[in-house]
Amino acid sequence: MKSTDAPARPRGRPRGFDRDAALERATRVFWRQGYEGTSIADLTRAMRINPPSLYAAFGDKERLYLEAVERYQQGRRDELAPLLDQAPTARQAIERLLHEAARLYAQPDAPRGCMLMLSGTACGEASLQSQLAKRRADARKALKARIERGLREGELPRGTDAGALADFYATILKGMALQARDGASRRNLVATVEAAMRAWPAPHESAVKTRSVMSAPRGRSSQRIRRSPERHSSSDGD
Amino acid sequence: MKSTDAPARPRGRPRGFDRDAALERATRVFWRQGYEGTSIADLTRAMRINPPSLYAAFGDKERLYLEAVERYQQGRRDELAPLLDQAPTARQAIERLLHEAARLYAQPDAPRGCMLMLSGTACGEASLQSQLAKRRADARKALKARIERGLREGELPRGTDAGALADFYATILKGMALQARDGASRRNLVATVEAAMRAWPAPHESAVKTRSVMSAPRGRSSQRIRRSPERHSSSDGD
DNA sequence: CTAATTATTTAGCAAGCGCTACAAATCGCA
DNA sequence: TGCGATTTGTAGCGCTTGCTAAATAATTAG
Repeated sequence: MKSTDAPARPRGRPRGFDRDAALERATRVFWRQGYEGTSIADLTRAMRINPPSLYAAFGDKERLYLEAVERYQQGRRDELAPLLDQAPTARQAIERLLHEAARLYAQPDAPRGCMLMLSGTACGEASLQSQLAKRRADARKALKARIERGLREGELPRGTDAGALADFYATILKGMALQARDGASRRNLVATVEAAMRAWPAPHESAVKTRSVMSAPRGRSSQRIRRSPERHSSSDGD
Repeated sequence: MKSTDAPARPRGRPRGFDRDAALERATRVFWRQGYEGTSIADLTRAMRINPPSLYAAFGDKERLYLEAVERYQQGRRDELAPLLDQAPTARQAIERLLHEAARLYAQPDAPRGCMLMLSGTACGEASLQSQLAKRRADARKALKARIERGLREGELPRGTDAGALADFYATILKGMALQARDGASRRNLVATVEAAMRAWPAPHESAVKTRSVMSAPRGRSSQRIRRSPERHSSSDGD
C-alpha cells in the first residue's frame, strides 16, 4: 500500500496564505458586524488576501459565513461539551455551562456575546436564517439530552419536562448573548446565571442525600424508561 | 386669543399620503428584515411612496429607522406600562408583563419577536447600536423601578439586588425575543415564563400571609430606605 | 390673476456592492 | 527546459445602494 501515502502535495502553485487563519479572521469580522454588515472589502482586508483568493478558497460570501459559523460552533462545542458530560449532575452541568458562557461572552479580546446566538436574527436572507436557527436548535438539543440524562438518573422530579427546561436555559443563553452585546459585564452575567439556577426544579424532598457518586442508575428505574406521553411537550424537533 | 386657533393649514401643496401609516408600514419591514437588510426600495414599495417623499418626510434611512423604533417602543410602552403599574405586587407585575410579551412575540399577524430587542445587535453602524442599547436599558429601568417599589413595599427579602433581578428578567425578555424569531410558539414562551418566575426571590418565611391589599409601606421601613451600599451592583446606568 | 411654497414624479448620479476575467507567478512533472 | 495546473494581484464588470436634481402639480397669500 503506497497509493495514499503522504498528504500528496497538489499539483499547481501552492496557496500563499493559511486558510484556517484567514477563516478565523473572517469569523471575527462576521461575529462583530454580522453577515449583512460585513462587506467583501472588510473581509479581504481582515484576511489579508484579495477577492479572487477568497472566492477560490471559500466559494462565496454566504458559504464563507456558514463555514465561519461552523468553525465557531465547533470551537464552542469543544469547550462546552466536556463540561456538560463530565459534571456529576445535570444541574451542575447546566450551571457550569452558563458560567463558562458568562466568561466567554464578556471576554475582553473578542467580540461581545455569542456569534451563533446573534447571527442572522434580523436578516434578509431567509436561507441563512433557517440554517442558523437549526444550529441553535442543535445547541438546545445538547442541553435537553443532558437534562434527560439527569432525569433518568433520578435527580429531577418525576414528570419534569426536559424540553421545556432546555428551552428555558436556551432562552437564558440567548438573552445573555444580547446582554453581553449591550455591554453587560461578566459579573452581571454571572448574577443572571445565579438567578437562572434558582429556576431549577426542586428535588422531591427525599433523595439527594448522597453527595455525589452514584453514576449508574442502579436498581429500579432501569434503562427502559417509561416514555410518558408528556402532554404537549416543548419546541422539539427531535 | 386667536393666534394658534386651528391647526393652521401649511402653505404649499399638501402631503398626499398618511405619514403615520407610512411609518407603520416602514416599521413592519424594518422589524422583519432589520436595518441593514432593508433597502430604500423595500421601504418605498411598502410605504407606497417615492424616494423623494420618504426623504422629505423622514430625513434619511437612519432617522426613519430610529423613528420607527420610537414608534414601536411607544406602542409597547402603552401596552405594558399599565401592567407594571397596576399589578398589586412586583412579582405579579413582572409575571404579567412576561406573559404579555409571550403573546406579543408570537402574534401571527406580525413579525416574530421584539423589534427593539432584535435591533442592531450585529450591526455595522455603531451609532445605531448604542442608541438601541440605550433604549433597551430604558426598558430594563422600568423593570428595575417596579422591583424597587416592591422592595419598598416589603414584598421582597431585605437586601435583594433590584438591579440584578431586573437584569435577569431583561435577559429573559431578550432571550424570548430570539426564541420567538427562531420559531418558538406562544406555548413554548409561556413555559419559559413559568420557569423564569421560579427564580423570583422567595419571601422570608414570614409575611405574605395577607393575600394582597396593603399598598402603602406602613410602619417600619419608611420611605427613607437604608441605602445599603449593595456591594457592586448590577449593570446600572442610573 | 400672479407669486410663493410645498409635494410628487421621473430620471438618474456617485459610490459601494458581490463577484470575476485576465495575465503573471509559482508549483509538480516530464 | 517546457507544460499543465493552480494561485496571485490588478483591474474592473454589472448591479444595487442611498440619495437627489429638475420639472411638474397642488395648494395658500396677496
